[in-house]
Amino acid sequence: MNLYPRFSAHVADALAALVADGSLPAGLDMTHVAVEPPRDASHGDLATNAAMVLAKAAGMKPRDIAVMLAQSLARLPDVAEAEVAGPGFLNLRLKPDVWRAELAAIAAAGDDYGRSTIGAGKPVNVEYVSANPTGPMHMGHCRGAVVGDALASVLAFAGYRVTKEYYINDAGGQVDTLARSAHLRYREALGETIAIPEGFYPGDYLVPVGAALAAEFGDRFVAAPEAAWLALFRTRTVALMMDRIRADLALLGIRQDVFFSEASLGNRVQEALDTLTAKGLIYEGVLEAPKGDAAEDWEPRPQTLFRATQFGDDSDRALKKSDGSWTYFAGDVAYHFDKLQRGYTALVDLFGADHGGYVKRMQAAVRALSGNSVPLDIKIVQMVKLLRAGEPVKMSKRSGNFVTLADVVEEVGKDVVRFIMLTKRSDSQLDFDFAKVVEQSRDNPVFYVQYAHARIASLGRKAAEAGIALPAPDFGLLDDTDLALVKLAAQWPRLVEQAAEAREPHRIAFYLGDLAAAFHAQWNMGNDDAARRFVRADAPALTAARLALAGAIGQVIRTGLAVMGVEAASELH
RNA sequence: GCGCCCGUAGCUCAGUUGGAUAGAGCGCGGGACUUCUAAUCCUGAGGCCGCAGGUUCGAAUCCUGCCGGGCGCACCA
Repeated sequence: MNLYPRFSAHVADALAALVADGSLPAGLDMTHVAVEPPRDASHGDLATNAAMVLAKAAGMKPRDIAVMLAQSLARLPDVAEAEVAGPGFLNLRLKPDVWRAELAAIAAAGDDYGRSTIGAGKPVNVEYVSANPTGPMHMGHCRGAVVGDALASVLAFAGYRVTKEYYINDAGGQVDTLARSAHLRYREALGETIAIPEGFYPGDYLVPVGAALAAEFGDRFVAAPEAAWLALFRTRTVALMMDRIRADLALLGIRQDVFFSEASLGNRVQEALDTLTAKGLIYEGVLEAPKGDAAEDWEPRPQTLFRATQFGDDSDRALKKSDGSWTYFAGDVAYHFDKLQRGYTALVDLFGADHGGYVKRMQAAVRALSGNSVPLDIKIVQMVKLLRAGEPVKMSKRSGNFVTLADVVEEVGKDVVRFIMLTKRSDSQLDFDFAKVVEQSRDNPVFYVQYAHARIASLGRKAAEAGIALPAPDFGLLDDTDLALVKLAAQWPRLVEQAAEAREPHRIAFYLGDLAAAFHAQWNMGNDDAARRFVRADAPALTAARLALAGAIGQVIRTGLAVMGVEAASELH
């Protein structure tokens, strides 16, 4: 068991013993008792708020409880000191051997250090990207793709059974437009000179699609009426675009498990609606006029509506358009109904910033369909501002002139893109400066972490070059300064669980930055004091121990990067 | 008008789900290269955590109301 859960259990046992011998009243609510590393290292290695949390219900002074708890915990063999501080904190200082043992545990666990079982194998669905299949991936999609993928990865590392999913919006009018645009390119491929009218997709990426269609069908549909080819071209073009998108995602190292087609829903939309109808949540009605600016052409129309307001939404939501066809929302309701039927215990969707207004209705739908038993967590992923040496990169979607994901990955590399996308909370805007992200300096977090790992990787080579014969490492040779690194590394398992529970993969990037900083600091101590160097020709045994220590730190960095989908570099150029 | 997100050092941002004296990078001042790569490190200054109330042992964190910024507001996807 990892360090922190182990001591949580010790604290719980000690409290239970105090209850058993009558020192504390029975029936106390222990749910808010926390055992954490204190912010300030001078307060020791672990702190618990138990005394303060329980004082009121127990009718006792916090410090009195803390003192009893301290006496109990001080008897544990791993505890060097238990001290009551402040308003009633109990600070524990652990014996150095605890950290030596943790270092051994890191080395023994290897890549699996930090892997958690809190997920208990529960099935979780993470839906991300879901870009419309009307063009290649551009930078607008990139952040959601990386954040979603890293989140899925953290959840898997924390013990959930994760399905990575992509919802293909292949059913609306825009896909017809795509098919018509592809038909133009198809004619072009067969030798016609074409003009692309307003409202069609103008991008060059449809040229190879047209060529593929020409190769498959010859001139059969050149002069044919639209009805003869539209459905066929739609299917073929979407399939080709999805190939392209999958290839783009592969450039980022992303491979999703399920690609769910909106068009494939068919009569399942009606089934979802029937389910809601059975719950009395569907009615024919007329919505109130929206209050915003977009109300000019509004007129009251009776529609099929879902009682989203019963589940926290601001308005009931239309499931059918005024012409009787399904709304996009209706399809999405059916899609989420399908996810629920597949038995997930939690759903996560990643939305772009412009879909913020869609969150409540989707959550309302899932609440209604699941009887409030399956949470739908929606993460809003904010925009990325592309910069080049501080200047905004101009792009216009209308002219088809946007920065594609493939271009960016080609320019700066997959690892840089992935790491940078995780250097901020996903719900706030992010600057991506082409110049800065490849800079080799302290203020480039990718470089900084990679550099720490490369330094660690260099130590083994250095020791070999110096001809030092390394005995088996004896961690007893490591002092408190050395062990400070272990304390930080020991927080990795906790961090994994927190990042998974909060669904915030960016925390890993920050943690790795901290860990790298601690290592760089340690490294530089060797400049002032040669005795602190990792490799010391005059002390092979100590060198062996320090190399094992550095190796463990490198191990945690490598594991953390792997969860982020980033490869650790052993050398930098 | 309504809803959602955000407001923390000059700038860009963290903040362990309510804990102790609010942290880091950049920038600014001072310092460390005869080196295990100084691509780094050490150190100093810099804060009414937007404002005002509330909840409690304890609030940057939760609640309410303002102020300021962003996004979204039938029948597009």
